[in-house]
Amino acid sequence: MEEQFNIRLEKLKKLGALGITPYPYRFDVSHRFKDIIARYQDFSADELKEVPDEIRSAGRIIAIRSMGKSAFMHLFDGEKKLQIYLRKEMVTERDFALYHLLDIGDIIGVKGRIFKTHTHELSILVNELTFLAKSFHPLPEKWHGLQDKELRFRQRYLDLIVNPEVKDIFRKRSLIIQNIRSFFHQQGYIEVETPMMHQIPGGASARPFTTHHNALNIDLFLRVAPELYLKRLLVGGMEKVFEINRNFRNEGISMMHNPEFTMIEFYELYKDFNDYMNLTEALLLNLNRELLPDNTIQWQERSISLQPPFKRVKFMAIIAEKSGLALEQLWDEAELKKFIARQFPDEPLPPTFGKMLELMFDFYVEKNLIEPTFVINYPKAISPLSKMSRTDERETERFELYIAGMEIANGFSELNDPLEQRRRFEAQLQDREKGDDEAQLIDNNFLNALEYGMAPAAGEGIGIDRLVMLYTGAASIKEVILFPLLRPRE
RNA sequence: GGCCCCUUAGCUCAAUUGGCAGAGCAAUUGACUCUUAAUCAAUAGGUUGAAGGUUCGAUUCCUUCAGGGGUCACCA
Repeated sequence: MEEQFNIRLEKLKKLGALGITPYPYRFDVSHRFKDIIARYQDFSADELKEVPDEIRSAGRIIAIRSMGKSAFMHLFDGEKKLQIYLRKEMVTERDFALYHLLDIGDIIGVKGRIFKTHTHELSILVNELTFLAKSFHPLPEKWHGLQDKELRFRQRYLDLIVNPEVKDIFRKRSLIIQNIRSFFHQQGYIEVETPMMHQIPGGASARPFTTHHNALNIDLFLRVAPELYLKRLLVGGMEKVFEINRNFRNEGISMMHNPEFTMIEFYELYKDFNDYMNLTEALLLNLNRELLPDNTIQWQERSISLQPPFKRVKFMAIIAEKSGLALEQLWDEAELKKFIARQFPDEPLPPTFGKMLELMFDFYVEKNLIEPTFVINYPKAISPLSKMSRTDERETERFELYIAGMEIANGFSELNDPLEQRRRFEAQLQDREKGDDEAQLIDNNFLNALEYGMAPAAGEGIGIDRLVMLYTGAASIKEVILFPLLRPRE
């Protein structure tokens, strides 16, 4: 509100009359609040009286309880909160005048001794007060916090000030990424960065964002996946590579989808999809050791064990089982078409065989895959970059890992036959002509790379945001992305 | 994109059948030197998301729009 802004602005101006700089340059902090708590929490009130240590610390005022010639305040330093106690007789007149100009939300530095109150709360008895920054806006209310989801995401800084548990989610996100990164470094992988702007969007079935480069006067696409560039590196003989970075897909927003999201993709020469299912289990086990001592996550009122090994089911077999449609009929496009027309009379018939299979999988299978499950042997029709199965030429050596009804990982034995890859791209082009606007485009530059010979290899992508959702119990992807995309206001 | 719900003070929320728009916190003024959702006294704060309609009268009923949430569909 403008009135409160002006009142606080007036207070800021009054600081000048006291000879106080409203925006000083630095403040020496001897202890963060968590250090103070760790070091002094176990002392008794009497023992603390013998401790002469002078503490310098700083934080944002989140509560003021004033009693005339003395006051208690709670400060929050972004991690922990701590009480401070100010007495008129303990500070200079100037500092006491400064105290009268403070508001909730202001940031101050304090110097003083540690003591415990009669109610045994660890506190700082202030003998010097330093003004560090003014808040011109009142903070959200103190014990309900900030509930409005929209405001929380639009003004994430307020969310972080008022709802401390939010910071735990992002601390955990950081730990997860650090853990995964060091896992791959330990395995001898090289971390690389490939282009975010592509001339031909590829590596995943998705619609891209478009942009334009002025000097070259060319349209470019934000990448939907780094896959085709990482495989160029395999051709070049980089034996083990991974990339952690953003992908951009021009699609709807939901509890599980943000238009930009973070993926890790990793590739290794001379391996196949079996090796990578094992590697995925090892990766999660490693993560569990650090973040999930009992290997169990809490997911919406139920607990899910992330203890490998994980169940493996075949894509077509599980659809057949859950839908009741016989396996042979599922493979038969005409039969499948009839079945879908009967089961989903209100929906437009998917334009391609692949899209029909995806519909079947999404409707009958996906949401029921709560326990970690590898779905394996995806059909060729929806896997244009995976190598054909050794046992059934209609299938590929591709797996996806599902946990809590979400697709978490997608990996396969990489298709390295350039002639077959060209045929797959051409089949995608036909799907596109049938109306599948997510079908992939022919990337001749990539095919040219394959024509130089790429050794057998495995590759995989893991959605980091969703993994963080699992490990933090967040129900929405917006909770694990600091600034999720929202429609602009005004 | 379809359907359902929500939008009231800076924040969290009330408001009976359609009858004077309220509380707590935050703010302002005053009292108070161990409080912690501090307490006590007083004050101020609103075009009830926007536009239109029905009505003597609309926060309340209707229509449209905007934003948000949920859900279904597509993608990871």
